[in-house]
Amino acid sequence: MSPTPAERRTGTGRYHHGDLRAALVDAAVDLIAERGVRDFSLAEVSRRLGVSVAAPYRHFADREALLAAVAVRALGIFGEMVTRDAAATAPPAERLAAMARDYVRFAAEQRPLFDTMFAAGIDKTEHPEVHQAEQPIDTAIQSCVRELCPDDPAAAAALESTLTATAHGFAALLLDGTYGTGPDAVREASQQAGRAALAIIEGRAALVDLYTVRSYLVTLC
Amino acid sequence: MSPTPAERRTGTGRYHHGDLRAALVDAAVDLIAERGVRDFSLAEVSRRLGVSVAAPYRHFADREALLAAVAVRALGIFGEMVTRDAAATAPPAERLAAMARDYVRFAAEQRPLFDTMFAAGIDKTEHPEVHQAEQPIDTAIQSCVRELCPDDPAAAAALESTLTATAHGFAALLLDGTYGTGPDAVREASQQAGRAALAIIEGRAALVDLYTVRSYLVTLC
DNA sequence: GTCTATATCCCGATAGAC
DNA sequence: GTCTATCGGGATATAGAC
Repeated sequence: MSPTPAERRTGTGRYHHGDLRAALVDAAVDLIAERGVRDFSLAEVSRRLGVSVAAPYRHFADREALLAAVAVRALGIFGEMVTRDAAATAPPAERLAAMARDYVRFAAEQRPLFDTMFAAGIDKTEHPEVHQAEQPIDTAIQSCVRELCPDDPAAAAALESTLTATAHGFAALLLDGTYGTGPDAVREASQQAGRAALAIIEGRAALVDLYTVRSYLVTLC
Repeated sequence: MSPTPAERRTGTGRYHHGDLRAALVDAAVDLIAERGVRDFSLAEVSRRLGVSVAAPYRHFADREALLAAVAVRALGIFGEMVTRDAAATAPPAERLAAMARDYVRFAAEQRPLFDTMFAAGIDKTEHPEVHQAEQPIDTAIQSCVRELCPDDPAAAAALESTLTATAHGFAALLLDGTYGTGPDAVREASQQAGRAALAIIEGRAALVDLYTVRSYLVTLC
């Protein structure tokens, strides 16, 4: 984009980056992909870019801030995948099942990114950008759920959180090794997550208790 | 238990523990409870016990091995809670809902232990004790599920993994801050998890696809 | 404003003395 | 079985070159 090169050497042998911030995020993604979030370090990222260990602190307050930037990028990729399935021309229940399968598959196929989103210990209170980046995914699920519960916002909310929790649970336990390792485990967990979504939709009447239903009916009067 | 004191000083000013291994696990639990798994360190545990940083390596291969021992203890406590509800005299669906609520509540109220079990990055391949310690919980859930699917092992297995994944998902997202913080968020997530269990049980017919059902019927012939 | 150089502190892990 | 000593690495903070 910019006319300045991404990296150039000055006469004194020092390096200058046209956009060190973006380069740091790129390098962080690569490093996390190679070694996992747990072994991610600012020092190693700096080393790979040929800058000093202090340089990143001009662009990110601390290690967690750079991780948050990676999480935002990861959520963008994740959201694109989910949104694609949410826009398909199929019954809402089928679309939700497809999203559940994708959720689990993404966790397995893009584990470093998934870990950065959920297992890196990022405090979303201190990094609202991350929470903000989750919005498109929430919206995609909501639009499907609302087709199933057109007249009951409380039921729609309960259904949404349950579907999300179930997909997330299958993904987390898969990465934890509960279903074993290898492609078979991924396929199995992904299929189960899809069927679980259908089962929850089928039994969704049990998601809202009588008190909630009654208080909703009261608000209608 | 042992007649030797837990700690004694020799004439040379050195310390000896009657059971340093157990003392390390105790101190690790305390430290994790105070600062979280992320800030757990062998050095700090050693300091608190008044031993050198090298001493723990006589009892644990590395930091992760001590964490695994803590995870085993945590799973024992967790399992006791779940087993209590599984043995109650109530319909199986109600017992499973109660276990789901407990699962989420335990995650919130004993977060340090829960994190040690699931968010400490322990490789269960290298630490089979941890996997072994999960057995009682699996068994408790299975005994309830089997009452609901007495004649269909495949359906029982699908129901079990779905219920576990959903409870785990609610717990993980609660700790991630998705439902906010504070006692209200915990109560809300826990109730939702209970209702989700009931909804899954209600819609469980969708958990097993036609192919699976047919192949099961074939084995009966 | 961006980066270098440097210094401090903490951690994990190992080698060898006792 | 525990100690002392030590090595390598990483996080954080500051002073100063450009």
